[in-house]
Amino acid sequence: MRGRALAAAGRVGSGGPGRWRGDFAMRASRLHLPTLRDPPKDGDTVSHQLLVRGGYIRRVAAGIYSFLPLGVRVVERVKAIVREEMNRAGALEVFLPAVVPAELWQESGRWEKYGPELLRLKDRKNAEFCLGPTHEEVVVDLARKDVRSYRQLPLNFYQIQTKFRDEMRPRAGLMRGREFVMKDAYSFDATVAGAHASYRTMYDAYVRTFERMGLAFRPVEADTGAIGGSMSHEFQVLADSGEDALVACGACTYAANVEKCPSPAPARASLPGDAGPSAIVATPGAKTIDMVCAALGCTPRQMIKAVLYEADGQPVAAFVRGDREANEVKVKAHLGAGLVALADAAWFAKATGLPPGYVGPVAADGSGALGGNGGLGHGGGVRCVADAEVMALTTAVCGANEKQAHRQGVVPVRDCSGLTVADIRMAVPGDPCPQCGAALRGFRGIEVGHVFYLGQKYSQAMNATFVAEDGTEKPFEMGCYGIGVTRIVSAAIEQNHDERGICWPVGLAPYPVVVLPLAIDGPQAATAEAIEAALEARGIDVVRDDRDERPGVKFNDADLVGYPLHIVCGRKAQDGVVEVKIRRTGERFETPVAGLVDRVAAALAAARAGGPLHAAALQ
RNA sequence: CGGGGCGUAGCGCAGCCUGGUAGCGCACCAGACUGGGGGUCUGGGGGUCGCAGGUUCAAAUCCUGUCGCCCCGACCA
Repeated sequence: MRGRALAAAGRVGSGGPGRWRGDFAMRASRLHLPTLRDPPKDGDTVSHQLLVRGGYIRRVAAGIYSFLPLGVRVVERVKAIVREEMNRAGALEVFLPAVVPAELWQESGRWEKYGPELLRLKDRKNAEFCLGPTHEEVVVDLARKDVRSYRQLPLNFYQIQTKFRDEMRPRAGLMRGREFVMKDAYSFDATVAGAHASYRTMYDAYVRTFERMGLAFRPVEADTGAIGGSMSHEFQVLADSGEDALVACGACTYAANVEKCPSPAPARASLPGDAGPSAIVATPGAKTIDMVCAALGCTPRQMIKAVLYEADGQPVAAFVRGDREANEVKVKAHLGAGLVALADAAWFAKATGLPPGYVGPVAADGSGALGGNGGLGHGGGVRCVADAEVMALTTAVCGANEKQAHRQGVVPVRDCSGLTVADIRMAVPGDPCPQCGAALRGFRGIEVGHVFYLGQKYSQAMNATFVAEDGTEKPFEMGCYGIGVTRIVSAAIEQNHDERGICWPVGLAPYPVVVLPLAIDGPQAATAEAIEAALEARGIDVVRDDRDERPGVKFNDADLVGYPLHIVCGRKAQDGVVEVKIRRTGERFETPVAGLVDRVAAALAAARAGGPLHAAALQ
């Protein structure tokens, strides 16, 4: 097919990687482009609705989608850019199995640890397998089989694969599906310094990758999570609809996930000489911070909020100021616990004898300081941790550890002693930048990439070693690096759409140009065909909307599908003049057909690096 | 996994409360007109009413169970 079309056009194809050329799909009537006028019922995320309405994807099951021809093209655009940048960075493409034998996961210990997100299967012999949600095990196995010496290092293997994670709740279309396409890379180095260099190389490659895609993004410092390790950055596409809360400094380059961003420790309040003892007051029915404030005439800032956790099966009470949010990641890090989750209220009550909703850092008998061993609950068995801000309060209101009651006039530095103090709150916009002190600004983001320094976690567990320069056997120093290919498709739309439809960045558009003949015969159609052929000959992917539809239908479909550049062949086509519209800006102007293809080629080439299409270059 | 909601034509929905010939808009097919932002008219085709039981002379409608899906939350290398 390809060869035939190229021959017919009498030229040699020169499409870059990831491009198809020369098939017959560029006529809209042959493109299978089932656009929908009404938004689908399945989900209300903008990008998902536009992908379905624009004829890119169809839902098959929860979190599982089919890609239509146009959808495939966008995915391939993403893959092509990712491949080029990975290859440029010296990574080597491999292709690992989607179905992975259980033994490998048992070896790393994750068969037990990973939980129900890991979709497990059995074959006909009853042997166990899983659908790979990530591929550390497989790639470590690959490396340990063939890499014996430091002389073979460093190595970086990557693949573009369909992953499966049996998410508890798939949502938002491609953004958080169960089946999704991901690029994952794994670096192997002989030394920590080498691993850091590999990390840096990947980081830089990611910056280039997302720039070329025309996305507004920010690399942010991220939590290293269960995996441990010391270095991790997320690449976040900035979008109000994003799931992740970020803070970034306006003055320097610092940016972080709010979970990761350290908060400053304010000075402890000094003990006021004239403070009276705290007292318990009845606050019937006051379940929320706001209700307590209304009842007692205080502000959330003056309150101490208890957040109850279950950490490795043990009850933990975390105290933060009433206007703050507890940061589970920091709590977990502080406790050094393996599993931390918000506690079930009934479980907590049963385990501690304390009334959830009325828990405070001062023992129920009101005698003042807590006992040595944490103090709270029967037997004093509840571990307590307070945010540093709590100890900076001069007086405060907190739960009384009695039902329907709070304690007023609490002086934390005096009354709270059986607890540890740490930074456990969520960072918020306005906090000082940990690097330069300027005020942080808040953003929301969609995580499209993640780079991670792993160290020896997997190589050690799986006994993947090489012989080092000094003759000793050492585990590989590793890093892993993911890019959510299909998620990018969604994220790009979240960031690039308007009320009419998608506004693809040139680098990601399924076709950068659409030609719209407003009549299906006569000079308008002839001009459109000529422009299509000329663009095609220049290696530019183009759709010609040859359908016998009214102009309004074609305009609306073109806007919905989101071709970056529209060439309209209307009445003036017979005089050699067409109209060009830039989808994103809505700019429109008439321009002579003569030389148009050159101008289009130049404008697209300029925009392909990630920049905008400029009207001036097209006129 | 907790809370809420929805399953009726390809898509979006009404009908259900109060049981009695399964409907509307868009899309689709044929024809005519029309032709710069989802146009008009005429005539058509298309439905196991999610599934399984039950009640009833009769069930889309009432009852029980079950499956699927969406939203909020919890969770997320």
